[in-house]
Amino acid sequence: MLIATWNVNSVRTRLSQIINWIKNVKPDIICLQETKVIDDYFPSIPFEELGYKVTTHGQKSYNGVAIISKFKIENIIKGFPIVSEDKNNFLELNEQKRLITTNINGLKIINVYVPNGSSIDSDKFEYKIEWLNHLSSFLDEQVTEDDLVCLVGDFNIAPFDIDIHSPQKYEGGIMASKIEREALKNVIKGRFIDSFRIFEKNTGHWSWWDYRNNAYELNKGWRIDHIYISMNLTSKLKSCVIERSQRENLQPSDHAPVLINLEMDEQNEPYFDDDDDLFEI
DNA sequence: ATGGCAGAAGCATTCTGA
Repeated sequence: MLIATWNVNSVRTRLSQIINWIKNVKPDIICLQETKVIDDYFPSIPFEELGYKVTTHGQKSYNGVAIISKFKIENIIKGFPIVSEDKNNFLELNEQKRLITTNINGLKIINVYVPNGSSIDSDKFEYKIEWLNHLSSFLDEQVTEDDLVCLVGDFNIAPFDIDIHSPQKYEGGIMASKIEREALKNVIKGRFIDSFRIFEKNTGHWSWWDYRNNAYELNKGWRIDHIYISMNLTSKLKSCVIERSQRENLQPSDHAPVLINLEMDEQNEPYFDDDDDLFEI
């Protein structure tokens, strides 16, 4: 079972690249970030024509996440569920569309687009940390020990110095600060493992290259897109690769897709049903 | 210290991203 995450930086601008990649790789589940489009305008038809189901949680111009799946998408939760004693916080954290949680083929698939945070002395940085802390609480509530979980997306954090091309240059800065890494660690909290690091221990592997300063050509990248899996899935994990060839497309996204292969014991046939359970906020 | 590049909105230029 192939599961992918890709920050596409506008699903409409990148549509033909995404469709071509899906035709070649044939992932079972694709989690997209930065779709930059409201749900009514999401281009679902090209995906449906390839036999996929689509669920979206988008907004105008910014952010936006979507899950594309060969299998039935169940128990869809868009954003953070309401916590009554924390209503203001809830409203603020759900204004930006950055989270979809679903059950697909026996797996809990959680697709996140973590805020960038701008710079560590900004209000946006506080929002980023608050968002991550809320994600951690959300996982405490939603995930049990027996759940088979994939937490995927653009985390806008390089977990370790080996995930940055010039760690000394960016030390303590945005996407590399101790505060962000601790907040991420609190999300992971020993319950998940970074798929990529099971297979690759060395530096030099990036998922994002800045559009500016010829960063891709100079291979000055960061590894900020991650697929975390619950411990109970590790024996099923066969591979994790960054599909960096997609960064060489004409007018590419600044991110490359990340892809894992999970060998599931009893894989269901792709199955569609319009009667999905939907808990929409 | 600033801007580089790209996308959306919308029509000149600003906002945001990372």
